[in-house]
Parts: sequence; structure tokens; C-alpha cells
Amino acid sequence: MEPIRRQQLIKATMAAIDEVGLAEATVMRIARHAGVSAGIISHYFGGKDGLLEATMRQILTDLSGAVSARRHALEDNSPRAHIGAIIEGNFDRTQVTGPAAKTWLAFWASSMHKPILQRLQYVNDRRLYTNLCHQFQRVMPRHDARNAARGLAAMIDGLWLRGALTPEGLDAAEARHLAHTYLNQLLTHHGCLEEASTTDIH
Amino acid sequence: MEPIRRQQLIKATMAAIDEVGLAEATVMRIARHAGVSAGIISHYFGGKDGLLEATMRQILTDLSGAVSARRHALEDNSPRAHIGAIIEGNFDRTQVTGPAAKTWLAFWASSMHKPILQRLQYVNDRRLYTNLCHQFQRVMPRHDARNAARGLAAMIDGLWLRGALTPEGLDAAEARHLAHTYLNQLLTHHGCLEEASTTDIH
Amino acid sequence: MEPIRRQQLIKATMAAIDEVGLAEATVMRIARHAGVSAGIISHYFGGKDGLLEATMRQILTDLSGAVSARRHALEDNSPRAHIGAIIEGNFDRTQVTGPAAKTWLAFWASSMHKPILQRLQYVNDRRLYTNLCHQFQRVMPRHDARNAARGLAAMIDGLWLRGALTPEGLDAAEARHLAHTYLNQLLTHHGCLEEASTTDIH
Amino acid sequence: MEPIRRQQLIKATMAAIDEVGLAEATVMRIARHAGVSAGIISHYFGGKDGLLEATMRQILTDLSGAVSARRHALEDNSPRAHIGAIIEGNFDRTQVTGPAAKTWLAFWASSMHKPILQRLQYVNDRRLYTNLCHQFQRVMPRHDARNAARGLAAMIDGLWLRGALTPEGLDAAEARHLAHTYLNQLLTHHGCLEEASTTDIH
DNA sequence: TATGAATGAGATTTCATTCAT
DNA sequence: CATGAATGAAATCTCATTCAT
Repeated sequence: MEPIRRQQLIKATMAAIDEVGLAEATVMRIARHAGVSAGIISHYFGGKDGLLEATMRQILTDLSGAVSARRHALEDNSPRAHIGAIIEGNFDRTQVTGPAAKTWLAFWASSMHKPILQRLQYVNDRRLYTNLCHQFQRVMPRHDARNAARGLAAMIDGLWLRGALTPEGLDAAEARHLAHTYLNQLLTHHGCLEEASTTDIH
Repeated sequence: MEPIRRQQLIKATMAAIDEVGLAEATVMRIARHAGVSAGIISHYFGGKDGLLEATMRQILTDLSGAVSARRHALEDNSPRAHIGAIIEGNFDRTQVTGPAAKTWLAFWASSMHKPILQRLQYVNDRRLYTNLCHQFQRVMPRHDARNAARGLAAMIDGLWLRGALTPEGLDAAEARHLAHTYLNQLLTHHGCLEEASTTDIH
Repeated sequence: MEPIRRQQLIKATMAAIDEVGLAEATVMRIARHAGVSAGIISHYFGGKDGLLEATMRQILTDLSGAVSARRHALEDNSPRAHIGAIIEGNFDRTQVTGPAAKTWLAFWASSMHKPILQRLQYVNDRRLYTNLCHQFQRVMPRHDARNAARGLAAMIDGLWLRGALTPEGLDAAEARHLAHTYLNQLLTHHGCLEEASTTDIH
Repeated sequence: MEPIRRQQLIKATMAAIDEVGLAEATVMRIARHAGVSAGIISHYFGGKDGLLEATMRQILTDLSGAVSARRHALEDNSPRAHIGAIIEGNFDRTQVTGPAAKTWLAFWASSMHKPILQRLQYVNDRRLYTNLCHQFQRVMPRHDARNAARGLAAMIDGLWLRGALTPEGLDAAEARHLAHTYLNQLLTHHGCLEEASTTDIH
């Protein structure tokens, strides 16, 4: 029963945050979304904080999984392919849905003052940066690679952020296009990709 | 007395949000920061919401002012100069201080579910986008200009976001450098700036 | 559980009003009277106003019930019998108890500025007037009947009011006697009851 | 200056109570009605309670004055004339105005739990009762006179109460008519006034 | 395992009063 | 004499959590 309930409640948490925001996402509202009583949350997660932490973990796991899946499915081992997969993973369907996006941003803000969330968020940030950096280093000097990684990471998060804030939600196709274009520019600048501007993503 | 108290309380609000986050920034804590009693907040702002709205307005005004000041001080009327000034203004000292940055992000998250904040945030977003778009259109076709504006706006916000989340705070110099580099790439790609990569900001 | 708690809290409300008056009847005091916590009031009644409205409704229902019961138990269908039953019902035990009487008067005053209470009070007033009028019309012309109804309604309310204000509380027996005497006078004046002054109420 | 301010504030108190009721008549609202600052109330009346007490005293004085004036102006020294004057005084213009009527009722309710107001109200009640009783005793036995006095007092208060509660306000003419009619009945029943039913008030 | 009744802490807001100017 | 800035107490309401069933 436990894993079912936990999953159910995590999903309900995202739905509640999507609906009214983190500040108004009371345990009762979350419980109602899940179709259970409020008391059960303390039973399975020790309390509201536990549920929020579990929810953030879930989101990070989903994101991580989306990226990993795409990278493992690559036939091309080039840096561009890997970085492209990272971009694609970050704008994966599960991530850009309303609930996930808003929950994501809510946790970002919240993480500034909650050590547990901060740690989770930090680990995730590092992973994105490290992965990007590693791939960029295969085609450019260390210093340039670090800047490229920082720039692309900022671009991804910025697109995400603006998408979450837009009432209509993130336009994933456009976001991916902009990110890939930027990637092309970064790689082009180091002469490793003459045909960059002609490459297109579906 | 009123303008003094209002300013004092707005500053205290940022300090409190910087210290413990928006969720824990109670009127009592804010009042303590300002060295006044809690009741005075309702007296001058009608309530907590009024104070929060006024605080967000203040931040937006500061940002707007920082950008405007730099653009009016330009001797060079080129698109690159204007866009550079917009970037600089966005990473202005008053904006990147801990309190302002965290308050900023807190409002971002909060604005998703509070119509008043949402409107303020939307207006600000549009202004950034419109200004960038206008300048880019002077040197590239409309469609490319729009993408460039979207990309640069995302980059600015992304750098901002990651800076706010980093425990040490935003490294303004690095952020500006990355933004300017990206700007160079955008302009270079349209052949209007051969020496782009050699231009540097102080 | 709900009906039990609601009843319990309504009774506690009357007790609190009896003790310290409506203005000082805080939710905490009411809750203490009921032996429960203050929060439960908002849970069951949505808030203090909901509780006050429910309490007034209860009082009106009790009054209405007291009158109806006596009228249905009548063997005599004469106007005098019906009107007598109305008088008796209005000075029924449940109505003249300290708590009910003071709550009653408190609501009267309060109803002048609270639309919900005003509506309840108005409906009740009309019912008393209409019932009296209808019965009086059976033995006197319409115009006289209306005046008789107005006079007797005023008399009933006046006795009630003065009873509530008297420190010792309403002397129900005396009040009933005065009301019945007045009724006799009203009927006598229309020659329908020669022995009016000799008829006595238990 | 003092008597002017006191009068001004007492009048403003009635206006505020008329407007929003005693519970919502804050010192600020009263002060605004008087066109002065809130602090002045404590200065002249020692506090809000002092102002309320002064206001109730004013109302009682007005009532008392209205009755006395009419009784002193009588040419006829008969009981009926005196009692008639008492009735007329009670439905005097200054008493039945919206502000006075609502303030009156508000104090009635309030007096049940505030000793100072209770005393004032008690003295006033006794005076009405004693005066009526005294006059009735001139034409009927003590016991009957007491009942007549009680009945008429209740009638007056009842008409007053119902008038105050009616949205359109008290219909003074009708109230006086009903009261006089009742008076006639009381006197007629003791054979002291054959032409009672034909006597009419203007 | 799950409910929902109940609590108590905490947050916002209102308001009478005080006091320096 | 009068103002209005400021306080602090009190009141209502919300909400996470607990616990008996």
C-alpha cells in the first residue's frame, strides 16, 4: 500500500501547487486532491515537510531520468549529441507540464531558505553543469568550456523560468529551438562545426 | 513621516525575505527589522499584501531606473550600446544585492498565483523583451530579432536565477561577461560586427 | 458528531451572551463555555458570524415551535384562544430564560446593522403580526384588526424588552397577565366578549 | 471650547451608531464624523466609555426634557392630560429621529452588561413607571394603577422598539395613536372617562 | 490502514489609548 | 488646544499535527 499512497500523494502535491501555489497548498487541499484524509500525510511522510521533500526528489529523479534515457539512447557519441540530449531531457514532456513546472519554480524559491531542499537543488545544479562542462571540454579549452557550460545552463534555466511564468505555459518547441541555436553558436565559435546553422532539430 | 516609514518598511521587507524567505517573513519580523510595531504596517499599507506589492513595485522601479539611467548616459546610439546598457542595468548593484535578489525570486514564484504581482511581473517582462527586440531589429530581420531577444532575455533571467540560488550570491562580473559574450555571438552571426569577439567590457 | 457540537456551541453562545453580552462574547469564551477549543467554531460554522446566525435561527425556531405547539393543542378554535396561544408561546419557558432573553435582545440591536440577522428578525416580526391580524379580523373590521395586531405585538415585545432589561429577569406570569388583560380589552371593545374581564388565565 | 467639543462629539457618536451600529462605532469613525482627531476623545471624555456614557446621558436628558416641557405646558391638570403628555414626550421629534432611536436601542442592549449604563437606564425606567403610576392612582386603586402603568410603559417601549427595528423607521403618528388608544382603554375600564373613545388626539 | 475530530500555536488585523510636537 | 504617529493588547481564523476508533 505504501508505495501507492506515496506516489498518489506526491502527484497530488504537484497538482495542488499547480492550482494554488506552494503557500496555499495546505495538507487538506493536497489530501483532497489525492482523495484521502489529511492525517495520512503525517503517517506516510512524517509531516508536510517530508512530503515536500519527497515531491522535490521525485521531480529531480524524473528530470535526471529523462536526461539519462536520451543519452543512453544516443547512437552518436559526439559532444553535440550528448549536450543536445541534455537539452532535450530538460524540456521533456514530464518536466514542462504545468504542475511540474510550477512545482519546480516553487521549490527553487523555497530552496533558498530550506537546507534540505537547497541540498537537493544544489546537487542537481552541479550535475547539469558538470555534465555540460565535461562535454564541452572535449572540443574546447577548459576555460571556454566552463563558460559555455555556465551560459548554456543559464539559458536552459532562463527559458524554463520564463516559460513557467508565462500564463500559457512554456512553449517547449520554441524553448528547445532557442537552446539548440545557442548550442550551435557555442560550438561554431570554436570551429568544430561548420554546418551548425543548417542542423535543425525536428 | 509617511514616505519615510514606507521606505523603511519596504527595505525591512527585503531584509526579512533575504533572511528567512517570503513564507516566514511575518509582519512581526518585518516590523522588528524596521524597528517599529507590527500594527503600523496595516496603517501604512492597508495590510501585508499591500506591503508586498509596494515592495515588488520598488524593485521593479529600481530595475527600470537602473536601465534607463545607463541608456540615457550613452554617447553611442548603436544597438549594441543600447542592449549592452540593458544588460548592465539588469546586473546593477542595487539589483544583485542579496536582499533584492532573493526578494526578486520570491516574487517570481509568488506571482504565479497572485494576480497583482503577476501583472507587475508581466509588464516588466514585456518591457525587457520589447526593448531588446526593438534594438535587435535595427540590425537583423524581424524574425531573427525576436529570437535574439527571447534568447537574451532568457539568458539574463537564467543568470539571475542561478545567481540568486547560489549560496555565495550572484557573481555579477561573471554574469555580465557571459551575457555580453552571448550578445556578441548574436550580433556576429548577422555579420554586423566582425571584431565582436575582441570587444570586451571593462 | 456535527449536530451534537453545533447544538453544544449554540447553547454555549447563549450562555456567553447571557454572561457578558454580545460585544464581549469572544469565540474563546464561547468555546470555553462549550468545553472545546476555539478553532472548532470556524470548523463547524465557518466563523463567528456563522455561529451567531445559527444561534439566532435557533432562538427563532424555538419561539416558532412554542407558538405552533400551543396552537395545535387548542380544542377551542376561537380567535381569543388562538391569540391567547400566541401570547403564551411568546412567554414560553425556553424564551424567557435569562440566556435566551438576553441573546434575543442582543440580536435585536445587532440586527439593525447586519443584513442577515435583519432578514431573520423581519420574517419573525411579520409572522407575529400576520398571525395576530388574521385572528383579529375574524371578529372586527380590517382596519381595527390591524391596529389591534400592532398594539398587541408592541405590547408583547415591550414586556419582553423590559423583562430582559430588569436585573431579576422577566416575570413571566405578570407579563402574561398584562398581555391577556390587554387582549381582553381589545376584544371587549368590539362587543364580542361580555365576560372578558372575568376570564382569567390559569 | 470644552462644551462645544463635547456636544460635537456626542452628536457624532449618535451619527456613527446610526450609520454602522455600536459595535462598529470606533473612535476614529466618531472623530471623523465630528471632524476632529481621534485623540481628542480621550482628552475630553477620558476614553471611549466616557463618551458613550455621556451620549446616553444626553439622550436621557433629552427625553426627560421633552416630557417635562409638555407637562409644564399643560393647562389641564387631569391624569389623562399628564399621561398624554408623557406619551407625547416619549415620541417627541428628537427621540424618534433615526440616530437617536438606534443609539437608544443600542444602549438598551449594552446596558445589560455595563453597570454604568444599566444604572442610567434603570433610573429612567423607574421615572417613567413612577410617573405613570402616580397619575393612574389618581383615578383607580393602587393595584390597578400599577398594572396600568406597567402595561402602558411596555406599550411605549414596544412601539419604540418595533419602530427602531423597522427599516423605514418609526411612524411616530401611528405610534402615538396606538398609545393614546391604549390609554383610553385603560381609563375607560375604570369608568372615569365616559367619552374616552371619542376623545382624539389632534 | 485510514479517518476525521480536535487542538493549539501562530499570523494578520483592528483599535483604544498615549504622547511628543 | 489639537494632531497624528505609534504602540500593544486582543480577537478571529488557519492549519499542521495528533489520536482514538
